[in-house]
Amino acid sequence: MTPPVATLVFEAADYDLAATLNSGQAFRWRPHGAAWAGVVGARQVVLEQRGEQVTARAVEPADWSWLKSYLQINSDLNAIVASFPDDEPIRKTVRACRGLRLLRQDPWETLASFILSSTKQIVQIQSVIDRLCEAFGSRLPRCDGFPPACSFPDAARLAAANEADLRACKMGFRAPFLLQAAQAVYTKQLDLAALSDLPLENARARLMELPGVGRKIADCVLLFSCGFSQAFPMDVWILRALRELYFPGRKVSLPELARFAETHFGPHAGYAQQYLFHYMRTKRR
DNA sequence: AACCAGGACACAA
DNA sequence: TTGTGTCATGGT
Repeated sequence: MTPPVATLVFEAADYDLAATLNSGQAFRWRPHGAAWAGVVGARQVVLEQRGEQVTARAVEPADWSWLKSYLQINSDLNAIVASFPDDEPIRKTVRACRGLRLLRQDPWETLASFILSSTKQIVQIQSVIDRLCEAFGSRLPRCDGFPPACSFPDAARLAAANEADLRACKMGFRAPFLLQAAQAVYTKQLDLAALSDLPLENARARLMELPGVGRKIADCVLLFSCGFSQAFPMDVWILRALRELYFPGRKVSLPELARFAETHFGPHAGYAQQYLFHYMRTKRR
């Protein structure tokens, strides 16, 4: 007895679904032909874009507000891009990544995922998270003929796990960090839902109290799940982007680049960061 | 087969 | 305040 699958078709002008789902901000989307299959909350979701329309399929949704929030289809991309500094690197990256959006993801899943991301390639992060969901998540009803999927394990489930079982998912030295984060969230020592109401600096400081969470991972959580569009994650790709696009031929230290990024990109710096990141990752095949 | 990956951290200078 | 070695694992 398979549960009913509902379909929603919505307008998505200036929305590049593939770039959005495949730009290293979320790790659970996989292409299936022209469609993308993934998991949002406790549902398997299949998305497919045709022109300026996106078709969504999911099992038994009472409404679709959760998906519209996740995809941020109502965000004003023109206003965001207009807030960027008017310089050639930005013009070039925006031209190359037109329609790229930031998602609004679940804070716990985002925190856990980026704890697992440190010094790993995106394909490796994806596979670690797959193993984690397979081992600790719960099996979800299948959507049409797509492969079965598991939910992302909640903090309570991982707080009850032991380090050896986590290490079996191939996360290496990150296992104790994930475990302690799960325990902090489960015991409500850290209230992720409250972060979005704090000033950016305070929210960031809360996250950085966790072992294994420094400035970069904290900023990923703030940007991808808490709505802080000024948060600016600085990873190796962004360092390369800044050096190559803004300081070519000069040797510029990391703290110097951090100070530059802090002031140069404006109120939606994190959005600009995602454009730089995706541009650098995709420009040469 | 080396080199590197959406880093954090302790430690040295 | 800024630079360096270490951690675990597998893709390219």
